[in-house]
Amino acid sequence: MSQRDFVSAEEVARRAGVSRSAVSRAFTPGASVSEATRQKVLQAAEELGYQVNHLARGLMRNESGIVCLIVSGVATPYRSTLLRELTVQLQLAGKVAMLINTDRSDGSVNSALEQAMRYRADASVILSGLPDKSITQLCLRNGQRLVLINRDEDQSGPLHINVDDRASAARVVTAFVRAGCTRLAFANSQAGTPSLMAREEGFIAAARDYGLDVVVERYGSTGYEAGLILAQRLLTKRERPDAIFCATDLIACGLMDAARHQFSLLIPQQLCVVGFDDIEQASWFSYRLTTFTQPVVEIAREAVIWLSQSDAAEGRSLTLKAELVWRDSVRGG
Amino acid sequence: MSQRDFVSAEEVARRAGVSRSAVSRAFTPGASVSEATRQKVLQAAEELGYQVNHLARGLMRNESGIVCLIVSGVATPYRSTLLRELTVQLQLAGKVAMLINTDRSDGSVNSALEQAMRYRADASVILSGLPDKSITQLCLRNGQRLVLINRDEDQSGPLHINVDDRASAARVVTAFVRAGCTRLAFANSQAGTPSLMAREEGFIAAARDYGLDVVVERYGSTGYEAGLILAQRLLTKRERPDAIFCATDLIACGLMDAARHQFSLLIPQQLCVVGFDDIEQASWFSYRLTTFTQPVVEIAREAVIWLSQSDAAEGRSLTLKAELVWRDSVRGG
DNA sequence: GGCGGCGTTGCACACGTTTGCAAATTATGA
DNA sequence: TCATAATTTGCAAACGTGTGCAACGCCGCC
Repeated sequence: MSQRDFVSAEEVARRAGVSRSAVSRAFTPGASVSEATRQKVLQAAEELGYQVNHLARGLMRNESGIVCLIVSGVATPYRSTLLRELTVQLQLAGKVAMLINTDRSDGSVNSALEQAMRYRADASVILSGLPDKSITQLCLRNGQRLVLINRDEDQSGPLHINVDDRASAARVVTAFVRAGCTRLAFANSQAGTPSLMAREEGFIAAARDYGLDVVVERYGSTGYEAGLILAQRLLTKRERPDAIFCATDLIACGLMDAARHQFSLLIPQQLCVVGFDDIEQASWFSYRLTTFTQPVVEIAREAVIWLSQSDAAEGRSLTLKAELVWRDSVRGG
Repeated sequence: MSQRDFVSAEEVARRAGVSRSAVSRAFTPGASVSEATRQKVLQAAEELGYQVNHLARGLMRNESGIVCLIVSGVATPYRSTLLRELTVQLQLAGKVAMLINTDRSDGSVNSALEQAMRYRADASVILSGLPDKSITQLCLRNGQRLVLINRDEDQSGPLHINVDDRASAARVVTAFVRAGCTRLAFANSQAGTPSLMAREEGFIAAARDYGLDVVVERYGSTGYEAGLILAQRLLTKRERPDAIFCATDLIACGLMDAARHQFSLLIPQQLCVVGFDDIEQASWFSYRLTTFTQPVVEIAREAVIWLSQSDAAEGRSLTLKAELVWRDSVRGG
């Protein structure tokens, strides 16, 4: 029978011949305890297999060391790399990550935040969806830090981390123009995420500066299958585009595959393609996609730094630069 | 200043005009409380934004509701889908997932388990590495349930979930033989994981039954780049293989890309390839890889069922079947 | 020797829950 | 209407830890 019988500080104290407070202090960095007793305690703890109960510690200190990561599309290349980077940085900072998956329903980001509050998470990082303003306020009022990555900006209080989508989109236009393309298109998903829309709008605006129109097509999610469908729609138009900016690398992969295998087009000779995110597959030989690399490590670093500083940090907005990485899906370069 | 001032059951009780116990019972399913007071409490809680403190609850109940997922290669397609499925199932079972990344050092699975114990996790699921026997014993002694997925079998006590690698490998041999292939090869990584080795050994053994030899090459990790190198090594041999079983879909993708773009080989006409895992990319038009789909939802389901049953379950071993999915990288089929 | 200062130590309370137990309230039955 | 059973309620004791406060021992210094 697994009676869940953990050894407590009490028992360690008995074995080491000291008081329970001494045990607590031995495990608290910077506490007032002599080196001699500290060693006695540590040895007794080792022998008994004692581990500080972080539930009780969190209860007392009013700080659990837990950070909630609220994310959908966990199995997606970009999201999973961001997830990896965040967990690494968190562990380096002595925090521990609680993962909440919001794939199922869409209102679930609210219940996810409530779950985070129940475990008295010190902070939450939101990689998907958008919480109600009321919930956000509740979190902030309770002293929960909030980080929103690539989300809407209308909330004040949390830290917003974004990427300069508009500027990036403008660079794509000049690249396409320099390659001699004239019939521009944008392949977007229907998700309508702020960053996706910013890429679309920035692309259209920059094209207008060159006197060029943009054909926009939107379909489905941000995945590979959406790319297949979008290719179908864009490449059967009377005026077939010769340059397509895809809102996402996954869309770009699907679109390239359809362009080659169903429309027998050569890339980049007959069609230039640019994506966004620089997922691992973008560098594979079958794609060699020109795209923008998301600054995932900087994002993670900034997030962790902000949420682990002790004084109350005011909510601010941070925009990082996405680096353009040239490969073979655009002529010239 | 964010004073972390959460509202407690005390305040809810005052507002609802009941005792603290009543509040507690109102949030405990099956507790003895009248519907009238329950409603009063729930309304007061709603108005104040009260959330049960799971740290304190876990402390009392001696069961935190936390399950630790100890995993490396989080950003990898197969691992991230397994991760997604596990979090979904856990949330459905009312548990919450704590994610511990062991990408960095290799002894870190031990410290990961210690971290899990500090938070009094009800159970840990290990997707990577292998803990010391002493640590495992410590966990079990403390009543922590342990699930090992695709890991070694030498530990008794935990639940082991595996896939029938040997049987699957045998099916690959018959598929290759049926396609008329005679020069078989196995492309493995140097990781030496039990499941990878089982595939290799099963493949060799089954080939021997047909009187065929197998050329084995091992290199690096289980990723795409390893596939590139392995192709280099295998396809430059005097007797070039005409059928390669790759330990992993990622390896297969790399190998296919190298075979096509560097060696100008046609797949499956000149080279048959089979992978393992059925990652999303395996179904992309550029690969259309014949492979085995890991039963991720069953794995996750079995894991969660086992670790959430209340009576002490004896450690057992479970082997699930990997389904063969035919695509276009093998002739015939 | 007395005294102030400093580094350690233990006592006891607090944190926010759950839950056994007994008291109190309500329902049931003759 | 009263006795008794059934349900609901509050009190208080836990759970395992951190930490303020006072006590203690030790050292050096006037």
